[in-house]
Amino acid sequence: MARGKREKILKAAVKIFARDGFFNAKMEEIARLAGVATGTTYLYFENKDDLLISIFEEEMIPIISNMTREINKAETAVDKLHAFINHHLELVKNKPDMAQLLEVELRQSSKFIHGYSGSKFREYLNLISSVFEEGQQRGIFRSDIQPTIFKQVLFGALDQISTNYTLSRSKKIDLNESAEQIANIFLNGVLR
Amino acid sequence: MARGKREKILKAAVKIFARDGFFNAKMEEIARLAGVATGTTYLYFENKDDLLISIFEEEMIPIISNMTREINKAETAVDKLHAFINHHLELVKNKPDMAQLLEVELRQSSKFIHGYSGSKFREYLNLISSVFEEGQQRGIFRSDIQPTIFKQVLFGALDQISTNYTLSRSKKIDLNESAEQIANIFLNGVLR
Amino acid sequence: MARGKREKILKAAVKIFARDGFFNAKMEEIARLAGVATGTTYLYFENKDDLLISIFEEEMIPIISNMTREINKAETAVDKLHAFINHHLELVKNKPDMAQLLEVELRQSSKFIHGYSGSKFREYLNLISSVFEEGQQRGIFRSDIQPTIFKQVLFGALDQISTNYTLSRSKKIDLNESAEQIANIFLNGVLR
Amino acid sequence: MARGKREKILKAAVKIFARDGFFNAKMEEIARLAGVATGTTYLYFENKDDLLISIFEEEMIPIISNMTREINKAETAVDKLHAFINHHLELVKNKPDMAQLLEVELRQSSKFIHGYSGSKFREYLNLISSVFEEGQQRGIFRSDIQPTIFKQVLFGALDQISTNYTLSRSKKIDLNESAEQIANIFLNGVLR
DNA sequence: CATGAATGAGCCTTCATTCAT
DNA sequence: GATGAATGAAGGCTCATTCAT
Repeated sequence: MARGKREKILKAAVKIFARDGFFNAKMEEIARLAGVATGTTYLYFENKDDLLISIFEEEMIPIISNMTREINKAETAVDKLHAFINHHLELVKNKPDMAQLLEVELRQSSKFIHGYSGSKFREYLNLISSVFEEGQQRGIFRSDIQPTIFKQVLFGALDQISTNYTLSRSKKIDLNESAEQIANIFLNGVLR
Repeated sequence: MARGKREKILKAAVKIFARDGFFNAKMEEIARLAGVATGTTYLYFENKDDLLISIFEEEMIPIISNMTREINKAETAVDKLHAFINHHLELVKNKPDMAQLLEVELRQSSKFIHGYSGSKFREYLNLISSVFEEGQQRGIFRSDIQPTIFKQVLFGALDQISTNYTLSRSKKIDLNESAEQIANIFLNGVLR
Repeated sequence: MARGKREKILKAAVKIFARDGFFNAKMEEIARLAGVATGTTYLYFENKDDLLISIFEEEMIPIISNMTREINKAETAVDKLHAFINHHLELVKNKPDMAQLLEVELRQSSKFIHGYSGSKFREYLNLISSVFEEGQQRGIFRSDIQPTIFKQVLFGALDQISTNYTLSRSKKIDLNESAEQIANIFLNGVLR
Repeated sequence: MARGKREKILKAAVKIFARDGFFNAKMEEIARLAGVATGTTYLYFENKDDLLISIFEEEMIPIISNMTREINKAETAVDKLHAFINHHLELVKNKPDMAQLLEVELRQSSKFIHGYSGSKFREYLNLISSVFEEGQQRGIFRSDIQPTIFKQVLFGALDQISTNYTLSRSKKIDLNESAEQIANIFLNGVLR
């Protein structure tokens, strides 16, 4: 049952951090939402910082592997880029709390939380550059564009769209439409 | 010289907020850096939140007007987009503290700081969409792309690049090169 | 082997209390050193206070009986006093943890640990006064000195010497020499 | 008025530490007794540890200088020893809280409070050895007794007597009588 | 008896904000 | 307006103790 409790705390932390922000979040409330006592959180996580970092590191694992699976389902680099874009925004829709954290807190934290450099986040970004490099090698994407820049540019674009979506109370924004447009711009932008 | 004091506090806050983050920043240290007493900050700003919001609202004014001027120097919508990209990254290089705030803190704040919706930030973003709409009207840019999405996508891309630049201790990243590539991708992506 | 477990906890507590002090000592660490579970300590001792008091009460039993035996080996009151002094400092050398507790924690405790008045400690002190009274009755020691004061004065002297010894990292202090000097001072001080 | 506030906190801390012991003492209560807010204590002292150490270091200053004056009033080494004994026990009577701290907390602290070695306490002890050495040089006290041991032995004796006095609720103990007896024993013990 | 995960009361410390000077 | 000492609410974290297994 230990696993279950750790998981509960993690999930609760995602929710509270997303709702209140890391600094406004209270350990006590995370514990309450998780259905455990305050002290219990400290049996599973060193401290508040560790809790946040653990979220990034652990919640990213299935996200990365799911994304990898989605990408591999596609044949061409073009379809793979499409897949990344679609699946990323899908994620934003289905796991808004987690998306929120990635968007907002990761930036805060990467600088202020003791020595956290966001290894899993880099891994996620590298999924983009890998697909892009593959496309370049197959002569589909222009070779004058650096994959390192491309991954940031695409992620940044997606991130801004999803931040906007997440922060808008009324979810009237059509993320599918956004996905289309982003894919449209970027593929036109990088195709030979 | 009240104006001068207010300005000093504002500048100091930009530095401290950028260096420590909004939540870690201490009012006392901002006051010290500004060369005033702690209480003096409260003569010019309601509270810590207001100080941050004032930064956004007031520091954005010259930024927006400068950017507008730069854009207007250019003739075509294409050149104007170029100008925006170049000038934005120039800003990141010259006012890294302010850029840092826009990147990181604005996101935090828009949600957690009492009712701030970032009007000046929206104004800044709208510079992009205005240029884009102009290009569409002149038949230069594709009409199937929504200006509202485009502005976010471009800003997000620039923002991610600059976040990366700001956070990397060793400023080995060539922002001019990045500007080139971004312009390259986006113009190819949206030109008819 | 319940006795064995209780004894192990007691011994572990002596070590940890001596090393960290009563308030800094953690029940969990005592349990770990004793090789039992945390909860087990509560099967043998009411609480942390009781554990400390039990140490005093139970560890003092052999100490008192040994001391009594040593004293009784001697014939004269003078030799008995000598024996007490020597044996006490011997104890400090051989059981530094226990000595530490007597010196430091007992004082704390007598006031702050619920209603503990240190009966065994009084018993130990009374070994001194008994010897002294015996010497007075035999006309060896001056009669104008109150045994109750004498016992405190001698114990205090020994205690200060041993505190000093215990706290000095480098055990360069020669306790035998100290014993000589103390005996010298006190016997000269009280002999008729 | 700052000095006054610092002094108030110091005095309050002496009382509370003496009454409850260092570890049981609550900063909030010290503040309340001092008539200031909790946070105010931290304007004058780094933390709880620093507060305790400051007490030792600062409260000992007048104690040492007063004791020095008392000693210097006496002519002979014998009278000076008498003076030390009397004045020390006088102090115990007049400043029982401070005495309590010296007796109980100093021992605890010297080991557990970060790197505090009790310089002022050593200074106090050295008053004894100085007098004793003077007596040895004048040929009044035996030369086979080490001043370093003597100072501990005398202090330990006094301390035990005063601990006993402090802890006994009903102050029926006559400290003057005790002073007489101690002086009696020690002078007889060390005179040539 | 034994375990050790879980509990939650308690406390030190911080820092935005106030206000007497 | 300006000061900065004072305030005190708030929260992260600890650890003695409990109790379901």
